[in-house]
Amino acid sequence: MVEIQRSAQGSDERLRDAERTRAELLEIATEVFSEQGYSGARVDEIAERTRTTKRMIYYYFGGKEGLYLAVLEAAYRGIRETEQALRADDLAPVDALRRIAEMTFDHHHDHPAFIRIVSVENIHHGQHLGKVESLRDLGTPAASLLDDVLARGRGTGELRDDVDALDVHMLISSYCVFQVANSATFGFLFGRDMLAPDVRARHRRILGDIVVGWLTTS
Amino acid sequence: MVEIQRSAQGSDERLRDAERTRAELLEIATEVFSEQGYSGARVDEIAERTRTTKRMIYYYFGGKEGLYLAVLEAAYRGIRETEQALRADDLAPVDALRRIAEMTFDHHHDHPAFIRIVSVENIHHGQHLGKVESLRDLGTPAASLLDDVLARGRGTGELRDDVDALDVHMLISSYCVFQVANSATFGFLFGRDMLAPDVRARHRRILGDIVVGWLTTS
Amino acid sequence: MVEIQRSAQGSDERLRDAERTRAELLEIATEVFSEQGYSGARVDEIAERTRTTKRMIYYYFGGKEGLYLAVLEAAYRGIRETEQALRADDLAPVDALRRIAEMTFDHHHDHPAFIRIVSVENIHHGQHLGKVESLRDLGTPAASLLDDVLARGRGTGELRDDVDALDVHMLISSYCVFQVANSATFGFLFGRDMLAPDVRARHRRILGDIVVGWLTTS
Amino acid sequence: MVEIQRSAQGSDERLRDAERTRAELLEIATEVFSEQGYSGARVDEIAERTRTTKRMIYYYFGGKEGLYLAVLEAAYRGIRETEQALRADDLAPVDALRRIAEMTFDHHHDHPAFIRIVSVENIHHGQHLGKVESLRDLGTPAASLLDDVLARGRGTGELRDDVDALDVHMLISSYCVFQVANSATFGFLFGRDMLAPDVRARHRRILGDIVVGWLTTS
DNA sequence: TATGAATGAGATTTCATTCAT
DNA sequence: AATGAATGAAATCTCATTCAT
Repeated sequence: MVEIQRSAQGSDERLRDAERTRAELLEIATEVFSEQGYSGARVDEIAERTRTTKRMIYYYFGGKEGLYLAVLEAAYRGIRETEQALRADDLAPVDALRRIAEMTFDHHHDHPAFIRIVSVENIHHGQHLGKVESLRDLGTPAASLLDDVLARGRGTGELRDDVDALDVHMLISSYCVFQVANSATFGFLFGRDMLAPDVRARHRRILGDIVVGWLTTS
Repeated sequence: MVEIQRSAQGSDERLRDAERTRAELLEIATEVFSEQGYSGARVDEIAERTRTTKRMIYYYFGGKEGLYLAVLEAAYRGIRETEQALRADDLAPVDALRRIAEMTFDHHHDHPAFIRIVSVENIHHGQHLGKVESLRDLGTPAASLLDDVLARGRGTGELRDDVDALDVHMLISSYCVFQVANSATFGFLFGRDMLAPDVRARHRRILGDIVVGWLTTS
Repeated sequence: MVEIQRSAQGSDERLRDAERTRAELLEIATEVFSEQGYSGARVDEIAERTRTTKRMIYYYFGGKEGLYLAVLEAAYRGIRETEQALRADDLAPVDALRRIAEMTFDHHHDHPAFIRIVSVENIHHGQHLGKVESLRDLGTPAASLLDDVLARGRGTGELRDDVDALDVHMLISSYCVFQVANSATFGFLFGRDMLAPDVRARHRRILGDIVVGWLTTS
Repeated sequence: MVEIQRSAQGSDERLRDAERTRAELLEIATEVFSEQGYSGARVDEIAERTRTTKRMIYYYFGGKEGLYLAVLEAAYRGIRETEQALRADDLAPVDALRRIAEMTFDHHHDHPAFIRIVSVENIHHGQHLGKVESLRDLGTPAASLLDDVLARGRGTGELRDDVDALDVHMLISSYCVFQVANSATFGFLFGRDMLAPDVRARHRRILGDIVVGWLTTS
C-alpha cells in the first residue's frame, strides 16, 4: 500500500511537473514575446531561460505560434479576472467612476507585459487573437461594469446621458495603455518618464479628474 | 561640348534616378515595417515590392537597420512639419484647444503608418530612436504650441492653471494613438470599428469635449 | 481456488488483450507503411490511429524497423497462404493457366496494401526482406504450381516448351503488380483508371488471353 | 573594349555556372530521391554530394518539394524525348511492334532512376505529379505511336482489332517497369537477377514474342 | 502490461548580408 | 549606379526513442 501510495504520489508529482513545465514556458514566453515582439522572439531564448528544452515548446504548444497564442490567451484571461474582481456597486456613481479609472490605471502600470503583448498583437493586426476560441466575447465584463455605473448616475442626474460605456472605456484604456506602451518614445521626445512614481501618481489623478469632469458636465 | 553636355545630363538623370530609387525604397519600407514590425519585416519583401533589387538597400542604407532608421527619421520629420504648420494664435484659447485636439486627431487617423511605426519602435524600447541624431529635440514644437495657448487662457482665467502643456499633449496623444494603434484588438473585443467614418467623427467630437471640458473646469 | 481461477482468467484476458494490441498495431502499421512508405510513415501516426500508445510499438516490436519487418512478414505470409490455396490440378493445362492468371490478378487487386508494401520494400532495395528469416524461400509455391501445369501441358503438346515457370510467373506478376502499384501515375498520364470495375474486368480478360496465347503458340 | 569583352565573358560564365549549379543539384537529387524515396532523401545529403551548399536548393528550387518536382519534371521530360525520337513508320506493323517493345524495354533498363522515381511518386499517390503544369498531357506521344502502328496493322489484317493502343502500352510498360522496379524482391524470392545481361536479353526477346503473339492472334 | 512525460539528434527552412563584376 | 549569384549562421521544427513509474 505504501508502494501504491508512493507511486500515486509519483504520478501526481509528474503531473504537477508537467503543469509546472508548461506554466514556466508560458511565463518566460510572455516575457520574451512582450520584450521582443512575435518575430523578434526566439524559441531558443525562451527555452534557454527555462529549466526545460526547446523541444518541450513543441511538445506542449505545437510550435512558436501555438506558444504565442497560449500567451495571448493567458494574458487576456488575467485581465478579465482583474476586471471581474473590480466591484463598484457600493460607491456613488461619481466615486465609482474615479475608482474604475484608477484601478484600471494601476492594472496597466502593474502589468506592462500584458500591455506590450497587446501592442504586439496590434502590430500583427490582431490576426492571432481571432484564433483563440476562448477570447471570443471577452470585452463584455469591462463594458458592463461601466454600464451599470453610468445607468445609476444617469438616473440621479449626476452623469450626462449622451455618452455610453464604450466611450468611457475607450478613454480610460487609451490613456492607460499609452502610459506603458509608449513610454519609450514619449520619454525620449519629451523627457518625461511616465513610469516614474511621481509622474505615475500625477497621471493617475489627472485621469480621474478627466473622466469625472467629462461625465459630470451637463 | 556636346559630349560634355550629354554626360552632364546623364549624370543629372542618374542622380534623379538615384533619388527616386532611394525614395521608393523608403516608401515601401515604411509600409512594410509598419505592417510587420521591425523583426517581422523582410528585406527581401521590401526589395521585391520595389523596382530595384535588394542589393540597393545595402547600397543606400547600409542594411536593414539603416533602412529602418531612415524610415523612422522620415516619419518623424513628417509629423514635425505638420505640427509646425498648425497655427492657432488667431483663435480664442478654448477654440484653439479644440482645434489642436481635432487636428491632431485627424493627423493620426490620416497617417496610420506613422503611428504604427511608433508602436513598433516602442516594442523595441525606443532603442533605434536614440540613434537618429536629427530626432533629438523633436518634441518641442507640439508642446510649445500648447504652451502658448495655455498661457493665453490662464491669463484671462478661461483655462485652469494646474495643468501643463505636456499633460494636455499626453491626453490628446494617447487618445489619438489608441484609435489607430489598437484598432485591431479593440475592434475584435468590443465590436466597434474605430476607423469607420461615423465612429471616427464621434470620437473626434468627444476628444474636443474632453479636452475643453477638462481645462475649463475651475 | 477462486483466487487462482480468477487470476488465470485475468492472465488469459491479458494475453488476449496483448494479442489484440499487437494485431491492431500490425494492421494499422500495414496501412500506414503502404500509404506513406517506410520513411514517410510516422510512428506517432501509427500509434494515434490505434487504441494503444506509441510506447507499445517499442514494447512489442522493438521499434519502427521491427514493426515494419513484422508488417512485411505478415504481408508475405498472407500471399503465400493464398497461393497455397490455389489448386489447379483438376483443370486442363490451358484452363489452369488462365485460372492462375486470373486468380493472381484478383488477388493483387484485392490486396493493394500488400502490393504497395512490396513497392516500398523495392524502393529500399529489399534491404529489410533479407532480415526476415521466415521469408527465405517463399517463392517456391507460386513457381511450383506453374511448373506442374507447364509440365502437364508440355506432355500433351498443348504448351510450348521453351518457357519456364518463372518466365510465366514474371509476366503475370508484372502485369498484375502494375495495375495496383502504378495506377496513380498511369491514371494521371493516360486518363484510364485501372482500378475501375470495368477496366479491371477488361484487363483481367486480356491477361488471360496474353498468357494463354503466348504459351499455346508453337 | 577588351575590358568589356572580358566582363561579358565573366557574366556569361556566371550564368553558365548558375545553370551548372542548378543542373548538378537536379542530377544528384534525381539519384538520391530515386535511391531513398521522397521522405527518405535528405536535403543535406543531396547538397553534400554537390559542389554547392544546401542553401542553393532553397535558392533555386524553393525547398525539398520544389526540388522533387523539378526532378519529376526532368525525368518525365527525358522519357518523352526518347519516345518522340522513336520512329517506326518505316517498318511493317509486326516488326514495328516488336521494335517498340524492345526499345521501351531498353529504355527502362537504361534509366532505372527514372523508373524508381515513378515508383516513389506512386507510393505518394501521384500527389506531386499533378502539381507540375508541364506534365499535363504527357502520355499522348507513346500512345499515338502505337495507335499508328495498330491502325496500319488492322488495315492489312495482320493485327487484331479488339485491342487498343493503351492496352498494348500497358502490357509493355508493366513488363518493363517490373524488371527494374521489382528486381530487389523478385531476385530475393526467386533467385533470378533481372538486371543480369543474359536474363535481360532473354526477357527482352520474350516481351517481343508476347506482344507480337498476342496481337497477331486472330 | 502499460503509460505520459521527456528528449537528443538531426532535419528543413529562413534571413540578412556579401561577392564578383 | 547597379546587379544576379551565392552564402553562413541561425532559426524553426520533426522524429524515433527512452525514462520513470
